[in-house]
Amino acid sequence: MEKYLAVLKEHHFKITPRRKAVLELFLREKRYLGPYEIKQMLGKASLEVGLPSIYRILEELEGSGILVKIEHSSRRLYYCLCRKPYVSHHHFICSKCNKVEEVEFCNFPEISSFIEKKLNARVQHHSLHIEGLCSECRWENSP
Amino acid sequence: MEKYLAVLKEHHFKITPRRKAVLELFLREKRYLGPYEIKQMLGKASLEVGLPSIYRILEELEGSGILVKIEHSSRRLYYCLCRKPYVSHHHFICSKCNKVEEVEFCNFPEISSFIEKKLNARVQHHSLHIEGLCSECRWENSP
DNA sequence: TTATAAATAGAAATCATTTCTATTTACATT
DNA sequence: AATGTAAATAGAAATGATTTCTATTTATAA
Repeated sequence: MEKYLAVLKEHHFKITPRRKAVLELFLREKRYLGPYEIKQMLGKASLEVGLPSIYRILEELEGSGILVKIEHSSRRLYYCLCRKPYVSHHHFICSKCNKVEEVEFCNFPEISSFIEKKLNARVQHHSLHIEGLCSECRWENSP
Repeated sequence: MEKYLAVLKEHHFKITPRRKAVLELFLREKRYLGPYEIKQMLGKASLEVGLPSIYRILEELEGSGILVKIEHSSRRLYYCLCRKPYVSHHHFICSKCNKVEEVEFCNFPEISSFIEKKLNARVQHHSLHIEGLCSECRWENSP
């Protein structure tokens, strides 16, 4: 927690109860969360936070490298905690329980140099979405 | 064109002027297109098509493997023609001119087996978004 | 303690996308 | 070529996630 608060300070954000509460939520939950879901969870803990605030806080936390935005097929916004910032890696998403796990492996340079040679292009960004069933869910029967 | 019409027939879709017009548009343009943009382009060619129809046609063409949905950071819907269906590959998107090019290379099995071993998970889907400047745009000065 | 820039709530707006329904059309079968 | 029918379509309206706006409150540096 302290680590993430320090990151926020570095980015000149004030440490407010809402930001802390959102951070705590992500530290507790291993799965990705959406704005409205977050509002409800905070509400249960008696902290009313307006949706616009939540959207803004999520953006700020993402901009600080603390959260990662999930490109979900439903096209709604989701975020998850990034436990290894500054290290090139990807995230594996369980399509059943929404758990997100770090994948400390990235073979992107290979495909990147292929593109630069073959298409004579300049690669700037990439994002990989990997989905499946996590170690727990893969053995469960369908709902 | 005939090739794509045959695919539509296989999927039991009727060959209508709207579907043909949308297909023609994508055959002519090498870049990704959005629903409203498509409506305007068809309108200029004196074919008025309702937006709901365009959304539906795009979905149908995607479902038939003719178009590919682009996961754009703006979170709006975009589609581009997939010139190599049935072959595992990716698409490179030029962030300046929106051109989409096929990348006949996929090293996903490597990262996939890494995940299956390390996380003991079952990988189901993946999608890779690769963005940069194409061979033409990389030499141009910023707008 | 105070000043002030940042953070927030809540209402309202935005706008891409979807739904609904009446009408039209492609095309298989005569 | 004519016809019947399911599929396709337009247009209006609804939806709903996300964003904007503004007045108020708050964290924190001085």
